[in-house]
Amino acid sequence: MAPRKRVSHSLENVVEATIDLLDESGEGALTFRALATRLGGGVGSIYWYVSSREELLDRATDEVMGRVLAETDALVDGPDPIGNVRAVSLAMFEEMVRRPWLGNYLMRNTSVQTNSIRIFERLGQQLMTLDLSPKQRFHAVSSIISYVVGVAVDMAQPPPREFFESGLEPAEFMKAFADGWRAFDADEFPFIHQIVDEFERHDDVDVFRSGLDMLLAGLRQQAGA
Amino acid sequence: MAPRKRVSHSLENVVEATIDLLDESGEGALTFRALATRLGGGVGSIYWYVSSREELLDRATDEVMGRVLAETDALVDGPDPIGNVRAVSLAMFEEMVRRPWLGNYLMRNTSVQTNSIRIFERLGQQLMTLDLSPKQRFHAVSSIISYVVGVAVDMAQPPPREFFESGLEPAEFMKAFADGWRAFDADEFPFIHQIVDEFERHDDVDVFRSGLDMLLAGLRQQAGA
DNA sequence: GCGGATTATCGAACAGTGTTCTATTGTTTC
DNA sequence: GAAACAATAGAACACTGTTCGATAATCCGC
Repeated sequence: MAPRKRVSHSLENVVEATIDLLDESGEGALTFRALATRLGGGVGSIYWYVSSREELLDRATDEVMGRVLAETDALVDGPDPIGNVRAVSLAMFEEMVRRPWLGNYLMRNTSVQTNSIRIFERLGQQLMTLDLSPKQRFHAVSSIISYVVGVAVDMAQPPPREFFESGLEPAEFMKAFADGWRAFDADEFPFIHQIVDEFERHDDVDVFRSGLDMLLAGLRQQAGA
Repeated sequence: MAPRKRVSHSLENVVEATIDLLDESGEGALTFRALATRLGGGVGSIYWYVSSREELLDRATDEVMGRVLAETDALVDGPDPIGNVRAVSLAMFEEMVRRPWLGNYLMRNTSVQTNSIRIFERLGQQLMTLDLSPKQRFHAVSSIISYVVGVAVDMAQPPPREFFESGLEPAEFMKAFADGWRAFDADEFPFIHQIVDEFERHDDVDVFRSGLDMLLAGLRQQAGA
């Protein structure tokens, strides 16, 4: 059999390679040329399966959200609906910590991203047993998702270039950064001084969980439970 | 006097023109060439004042945040600290609705963006009279800011291209979009069906305010007030 | 088996981007 | 006035997403 002169792709292949590229080297590394090289083919071929870079990212996002959906299937049967919402939110957030590129493209093009709607539905269903108006439910789910995605996007931001230039360990750089805060005038920035120690040793997930619990406490209160 | 053959710039000019360009045509329109044209000069000159596009956006963001800071000066003297936090958050959010480009670059490079730290400080000071640990305060302020920015970024996303292609009025397009949701299977998507009417006529600021109040209710509860 | 139509692959070419570089102009300083 | 310096200007570079036409592989009716 003569060796193939051409590679053969598929939408699954392309999306898979896209996700791998994003996972390994971040969003900046996702170029059509890099993707083509990884697939062993030419640049133009990708456009057969996908009509733009944006669609590429949408499809990758939707695929990952599908997996999140599958993984959170079991988290939704607990007795406390708000607890279930909390569990799903945490799982979502953790996925976005693992994949810093994810947050930026979530909740974008809902016509392609079917699985985002399913997450929305899943969270909303939990609130259907609570004593809330449809409007309150809609607001609550929207806010929770915005919070989850917002914090994840915030925290996914790559460290400033000064970090790479310094060659410091993360903890050392954090210390240096906190010291910069400590150098602020104590009278003008009393709050900064009060929390700078917490800031220096904080864990992103803790902060996220803390805010999520505030949000859910407010929701619980609203539901009169 | 012979006419000048060259334009004369300044950092203030450059940042000003940057903000104007961003306000008028969004982030995509901010190119060095467009900016140079607007300033009436050459591309290279901009690099005399600024070392990258990122710094340009940082400076523009910081400038706008300075104005927000000034405008919220009077919002912070009310008797209820959490009410004050609410007022400042709302003002921030409204600024980000006016300037959809703002959110994406907020809380990025804090070494340049001095005014972002000042906002952080301002919100934090309000919590200093409440019965909370420094860690709780730090978490609370971080979460609130993440929420504000997160929701703003979500809502600042430009409408899908289908909107422009359709030529519909915003309300009409919203109706068409909602109808898409209504077409989903009612058994599989009960929540979607329950809130689709709210979704169709919802106001972004209402949703934001609702979530903010949930968050602040949780905070109030945490402070034992 | 054959031939035409369809599907898919490929890479050169295009327009646009941020950034670098060097020549040039204007201004200051002595 | 002349040398030193501060600013301006735009051509050139490397890189990007996207378009396009040429080509290869496959399929389908005969």
